[in-house]
Amino acid sequence: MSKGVTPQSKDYATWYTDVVTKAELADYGPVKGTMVIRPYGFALWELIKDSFDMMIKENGHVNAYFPLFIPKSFLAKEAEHVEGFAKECAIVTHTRLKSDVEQGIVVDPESKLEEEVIVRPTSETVIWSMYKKWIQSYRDLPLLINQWANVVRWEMRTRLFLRTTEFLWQEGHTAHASAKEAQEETLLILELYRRLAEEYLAMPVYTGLKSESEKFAGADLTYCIEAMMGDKRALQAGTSHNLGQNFAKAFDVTFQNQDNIEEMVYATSWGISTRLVGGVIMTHGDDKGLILPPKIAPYQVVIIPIYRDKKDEQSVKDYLNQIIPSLKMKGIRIHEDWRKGSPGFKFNEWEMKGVPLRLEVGPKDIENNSVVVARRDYSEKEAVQKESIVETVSSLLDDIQTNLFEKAKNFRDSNTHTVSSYNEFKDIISSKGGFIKCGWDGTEETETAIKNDTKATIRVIPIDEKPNGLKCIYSGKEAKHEVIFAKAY
RNA sequence: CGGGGUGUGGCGCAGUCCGGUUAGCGCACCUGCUUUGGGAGCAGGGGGUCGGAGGUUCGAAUCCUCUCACCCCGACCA
Repeated sequence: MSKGVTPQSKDYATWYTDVVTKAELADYGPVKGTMVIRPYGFALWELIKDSFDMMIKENGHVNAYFPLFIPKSFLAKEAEHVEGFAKECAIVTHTRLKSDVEQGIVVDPESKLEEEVIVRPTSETVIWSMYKKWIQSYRDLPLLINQWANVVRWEMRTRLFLRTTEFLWQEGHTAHASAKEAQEETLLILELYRRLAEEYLAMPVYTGLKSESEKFAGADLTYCIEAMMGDKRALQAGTSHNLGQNFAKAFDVTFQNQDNIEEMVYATSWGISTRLVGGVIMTHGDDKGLILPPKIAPYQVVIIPIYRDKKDEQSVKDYLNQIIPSLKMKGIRIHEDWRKGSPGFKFNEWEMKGVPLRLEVGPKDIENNSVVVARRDYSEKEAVQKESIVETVSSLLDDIQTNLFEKAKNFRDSNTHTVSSYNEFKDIISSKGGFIKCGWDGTEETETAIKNDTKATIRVIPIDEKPNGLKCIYSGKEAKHEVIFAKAY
């Protein structure tokens, strides 16, 4: 691993890719736009995944798995849906290769499929084709199924974690007997997303509704959590859709209610993806690399032993054996770095990888009956008495978790502006950047005009919006909504 | 799809204009010794045929033609 990363101030985009690759989170795959998630990055994703998996299971959801391949015809059943995804689908047209004298290996034209198959960009269609079979009565509802899967969207421009051709996510697909219930489910999930982001990833988010033009293709309403990254751009970090009866209609999914009357089923779908990893990186990272919130850090504590010779090495080992078991007992994820190499090198490397706490243990500490503790969010080191190490470590981890959230929230809040004129709006967007909270007249024309002018889009209509008395920042008309504008990833 | 650029050990690059010993440097890697509290030092070592094909030439990383791949900007998408 070569030294350092490009400073954020010099080039934020390069900083980001430097961190991803140098912290060994991910690497580029051989096919353009694909990503290999390396063990350290995958461990991070798994912790995020497990945290959310636990939350939805507590709320009565179950996991299942649906196929990667979807009949091409399915996508066309919901008009808006096909419109939204048609341009980025990978299509399987043949099933065989054969060897060729000149070109080595070629597609066997004989193997052309009668009905081509698409690789899922999202699974609404397959899932609803199955729900048709599974739902007859109100007694079959609600159906609360989630799947952890990969999906493929053939993007033109990709970035590690933030937008890749193939990515990992969870997609929840629920079916309900009433519109009210579907809406409640949509909002419940939105709240779980908010909690995941804020309490686990320490990433503050605005929650709310997407505008008509930004909503999911096929949804009645799309709710989202929206976060601010270190360069003050917005990242859509999760979406929860109320699909109304759109997919029930498309796939003819009906049920008999308690009055023996046949009705269309109400649906929701919702997803978060490996994009969240990118969000964590850009919310907390600094010029030394990654900074991970303790709750999702693969290693919460890294231990760097320091010694000169075999004798020192053994005494450090013995000393650590008096400390580590009690930390592990507390459920703290610890890694000891006994590799050859200088301590200084290891300090930098684990800082790059964002480990929240580092313990340094050498002869001096043994002599003083202490351990040196360094936290990643501040450049502070202090010696802690051996007896109080468990207590100190767990309270520091809590403190780091809280501090990262507070720091990110302060950053976001101090970069969220209210403006009184469109000139001021344009000025902020083009110079210092950030979020702008303002009135919007609710028309697509205004939204598009602002986008063409400034590249900023409506990120979210906050759930707690206060549009009363506001004027549209662009048209000057009575505001229909209070919204947040920003340039987005 | 339009504009620009780059292909030389694992990574980053020099050499290309103006053809000429054995293709070089930094990092990484391997071995040994000394080191180890903020990216250790020394010594030795392994690895490339210069994206690919064709051509010019006594001689090509270098010149010419074709071709492939990738990157950046834009368009598209979020």
